[in-house]
Amino acid sequence: MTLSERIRHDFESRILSGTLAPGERLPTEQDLMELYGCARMTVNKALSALSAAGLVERRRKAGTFVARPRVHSMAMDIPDLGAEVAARGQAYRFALSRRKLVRAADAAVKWDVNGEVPLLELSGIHFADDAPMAWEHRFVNAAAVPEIVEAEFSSPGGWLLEHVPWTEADARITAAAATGAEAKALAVSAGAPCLCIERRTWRGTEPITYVRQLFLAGAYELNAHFGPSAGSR
Amino acid sequence: MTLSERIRHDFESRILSGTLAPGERLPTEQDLMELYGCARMTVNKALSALSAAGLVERRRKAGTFVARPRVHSMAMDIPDLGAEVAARGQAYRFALSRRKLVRAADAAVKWDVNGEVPLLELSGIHFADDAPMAWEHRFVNAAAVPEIVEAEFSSPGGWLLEHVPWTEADARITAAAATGAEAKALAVSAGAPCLCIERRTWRGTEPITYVRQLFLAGAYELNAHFGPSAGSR
DNA sequence: CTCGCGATAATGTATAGACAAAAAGAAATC
DNA sequence: GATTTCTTTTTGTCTATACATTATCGCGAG
Repeated sequence: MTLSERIRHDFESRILSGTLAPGERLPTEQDLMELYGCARMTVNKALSALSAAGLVERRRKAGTFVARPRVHSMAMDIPDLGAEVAARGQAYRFALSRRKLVRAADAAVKWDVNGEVPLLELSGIHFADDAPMAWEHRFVNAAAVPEIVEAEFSSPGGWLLEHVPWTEADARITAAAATGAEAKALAVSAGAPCLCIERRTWRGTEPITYVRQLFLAGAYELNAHFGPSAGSR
Repeated sequence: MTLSERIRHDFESRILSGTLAPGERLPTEQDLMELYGCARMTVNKALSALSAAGLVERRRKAGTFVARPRVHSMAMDIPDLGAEVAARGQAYRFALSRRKLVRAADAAVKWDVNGEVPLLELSGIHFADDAPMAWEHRFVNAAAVPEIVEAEFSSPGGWLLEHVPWTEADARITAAAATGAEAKALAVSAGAPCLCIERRTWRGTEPITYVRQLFLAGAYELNAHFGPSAGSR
């Protein structure tokens, strides 16, 4: 591994692990060049790469700072439903119907976490202007994000977006008919078409959350854009 | 604009416009440093950035080459249904039901192309093991891709993937109930839940294709992965 | 003709230094 | 006290050079 790669990796892992919190300032290039005993260009290359990757933000004279978790830099927005509904001028509300700490082994979901890991199980309904638009069932790795167990939030997705940067995610998107319980919660008849999104996110290799969301057809659409992204410049 | 940015931009635009074709070799760093009258590090920075962005591939001793159109490097795969169905061990077939050259102004679809542009309108059904799985309605910019008008293909999506690299795409994903005509084509009852994908692609700023696909719930799922991609290294 | 091997041409990384640009913070002025 | 101006710190870019790395190409031996 080359030196600049090592410097980059050092800070990357500290940022991803949370040792360096969002907003925190990194040492100056001067300091790092003494610390690693190398030329400034070498340090600069490493930090510039981190900046291009969106992990840090650099400001002249001020310094280099760990970037705040980015919502929009990824190819597909991880939607913060609250913000989206508000952007359409509707009133948003999330009604929590379940909040319980469970062992991973007891969770009725296949998720690649160790059975002894504590999970916070959450479920509830998203409302736009008091009309139900989505049903959500979520598990959060309470070992990785202990704060959430006591946290107050208006919606779990929004809270996570603000507090826990994710570095990796996958999504599975299907269409499904609402089953009895789901249909009842969403106040539609059984068999109504829904958009089903299952998503898992990680910070590094550490699982953060698994969520299954069921959107009423017509109430929501997913938009994705692929191409030269602003974050890659 | 800095010099290295300018060098990068020069080649980026030539690659995206197709002036530099995939596989073609770029000048060596030596040549470029004479051409632009600068140091090699400056050229190197520009080319390394292009390499990190996945636009070129660099090989020691061999040189720098325009990367081949990448199907899988983007965050979400633009699915080639034929390949996916085949991967599941099923027999794939596309039944073309319409193939007609129309003026953009006459197309019953809102798409941001000039009204006089000739479009090839295609529609048909995707079968897996002789069971219909999706209905597709597509327009292709015949001015940008004249070859397709005469082309033989087993599926329009597969043909485009192989022949026309796209640089930008967006997608709109919703759930919908199959309407009468659609339900009939897919051999299900009206109101059956479907996954609806509308997608547009561009090469540079030139529109390539617009497609609306309707998948039967259960017959198909969309998978996306977000994270440090192989192309960004 | 084939295989292996070395010369060579290309990229990859690093150095030390220089100047530019921006912006925060301090000082001077109104 | 508010505004302007100056200083200084920190990043941004570029230069010229050096050496490392490696895959390709051509040549020679078998």
